[in-house]
Amino acid sequence: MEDFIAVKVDNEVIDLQTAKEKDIDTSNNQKIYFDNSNDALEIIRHSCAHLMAQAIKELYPDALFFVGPVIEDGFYYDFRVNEKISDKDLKNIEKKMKELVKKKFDITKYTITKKEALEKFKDDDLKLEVLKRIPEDAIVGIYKQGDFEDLCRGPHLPNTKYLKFFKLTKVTGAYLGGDETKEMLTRIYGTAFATKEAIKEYLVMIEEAKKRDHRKLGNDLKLFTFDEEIGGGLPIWLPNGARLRSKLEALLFKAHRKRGYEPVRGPEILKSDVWKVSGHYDNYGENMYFTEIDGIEYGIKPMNCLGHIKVYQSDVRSYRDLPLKFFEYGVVHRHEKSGVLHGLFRVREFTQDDAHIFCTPEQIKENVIEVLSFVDDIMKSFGFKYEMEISTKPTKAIGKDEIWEKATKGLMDALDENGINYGVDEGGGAFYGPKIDIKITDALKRKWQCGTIQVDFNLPERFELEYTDNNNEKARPVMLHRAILGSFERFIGILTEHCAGEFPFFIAPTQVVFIPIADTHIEYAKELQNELMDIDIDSEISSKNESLNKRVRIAEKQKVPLLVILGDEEVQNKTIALRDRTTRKQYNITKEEFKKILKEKMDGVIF
RNA sequence: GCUGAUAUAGCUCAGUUGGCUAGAGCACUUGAUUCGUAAUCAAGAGGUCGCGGGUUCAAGUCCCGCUAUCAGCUCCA
Repeated sequence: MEDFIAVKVDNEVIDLQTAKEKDIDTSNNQKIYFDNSNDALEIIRHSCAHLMAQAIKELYPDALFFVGPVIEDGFYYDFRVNEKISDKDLKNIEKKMKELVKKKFDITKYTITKKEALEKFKDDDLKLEVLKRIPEDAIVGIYKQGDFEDLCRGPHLPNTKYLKFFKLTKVTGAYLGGDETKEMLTRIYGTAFATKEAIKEYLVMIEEAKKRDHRKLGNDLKLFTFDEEIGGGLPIWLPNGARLRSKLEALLFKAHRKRGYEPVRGPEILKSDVWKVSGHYDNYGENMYFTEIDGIEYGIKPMNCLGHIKVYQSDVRSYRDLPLKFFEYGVVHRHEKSGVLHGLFRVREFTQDDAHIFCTPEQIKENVIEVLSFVDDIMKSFGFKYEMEISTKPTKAIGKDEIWEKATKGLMDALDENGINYGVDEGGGAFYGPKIDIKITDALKRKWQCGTIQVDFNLPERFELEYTDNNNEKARPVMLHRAILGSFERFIGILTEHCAGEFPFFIAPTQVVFIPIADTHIEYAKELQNELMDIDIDSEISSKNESLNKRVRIAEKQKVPLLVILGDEEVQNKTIALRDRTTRKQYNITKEEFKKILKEKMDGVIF
């Protein structure tokens, strides 16, 4: 295993075949060894993709191949084949791959001109498709192992014998070149590692992620459900989930009030004419649901902006009033394609923690900063790390370029002046304005887009919003659209996976379970339950005719943070026996001490 | 929406190449048990096999359509 499989020259990975071809002396350069480093894995996986293609070609001689790149934690290959390939066939392909590995093919390389390549692959329309993306005067590489050869820029391993630890993970369809209008090819995903331990660890990690899947936990913990008769993408919140959600709503409501936001509420359906004024009808109409009342078309809101605009217009506004901050837990409906629905992550009805800040152009920066600090407070409370990304003007957009530039600059300045790092997503903005997205990272290091801040000069223009400035003249306000959690559905889904269903105490659906040892202790449990209700703590009494052990087990499996066992001793002394799930400790304390602990836990969370 | 797959009790899953009254564990109900920190014992009830159509002497099992779900692709203001 001391073998080196490539070298690095000027930060570029050069495989041994290419080094030979270009006459590069490998001894003087940084070596890449056969291990689980990123550079090595990239080579291993790339060669594994070719090995898979070779196996597929032997099993399905009519197969034609498109591209087979390395991705985040593995590789895939897109190809066309006449037969249908299903999960069951993966084992067979893997078997063939192992057979090929045993033959220890040298992986060799030669180069030809693009013109020669066009001739060579003239009967292979998929390879011609690949060649289309390569410049006219290019020299292309062909890698060969046994009888199999493939157009490829590398880098590759020197020999197939290295490929011992791989697994094909799934077979799916994928559009040619990622283009929805083109044909669908077959795609097989796989992964490969340098060592047995590494691939084992990877597979364990996949299992771990499955255990945390919010769809599974949502079912186990009875948080939410879906129903075929109700329809896809329409979540049904069960008591446990609704308890959790209402706690989150209450905390966040207070947090908004403390920051000067006013609660408002707009209607669920609005006449289509108003969606035409806003531009939603033209730019977003295909994702909206419509209905009709007395021959007039209404659109079910996919966003809450218009209601808030009408709140703004309900009175005469002065510069002295600005900024005005209106917030609403706005229920919105969006027609998501059937294939994208996914638990609580992608649904057709959801509730945004939405707000619109109406301010003067000069106030943009300070308000953006204020929102960012709001976001920071919330995300810290849940232990989420996050990063920012600015999305610029999309192809489908309303408004003039200079307005877009001004708005984008406003966002960037706000971040720059506060020393906040951010990425840029060109063309990823909303049709009415650029945005900052907040992407949070969960316990499994997966990234999720939640909150967003958007600067909008367009809707105030279209709705002719005004305020009176300090010269007693009419001026146009700017609208900031913002959400912090994004939606309660999505955020709760992410949070569920982040904490593996062990919710922080302050929002746990059931925070305390009382277990009276015998029937004679139930009364004391009820007394305590009532007292906890007064300090907004949800508790349950587990008094079913089951053994103590069983009831402890049930409560633990429901991931309830605190268990309280009550017996003769506790009733007599007005104490409680506490079992803390997070610290795994048990101790006896007085009733008052218990309530003090609970209060501290609740007071410790201030958004 | 597209490609492929799946749908059996509240949940997790068995159910041979089509062949009697469709099974299990957990949950649920009833009875016994009244227990000091992760499963007490026994009995009972519960299913138009996702929905609609077809093939067949016979369909949970085969075929078609629809709905929903899963893995991806495309999309996500």
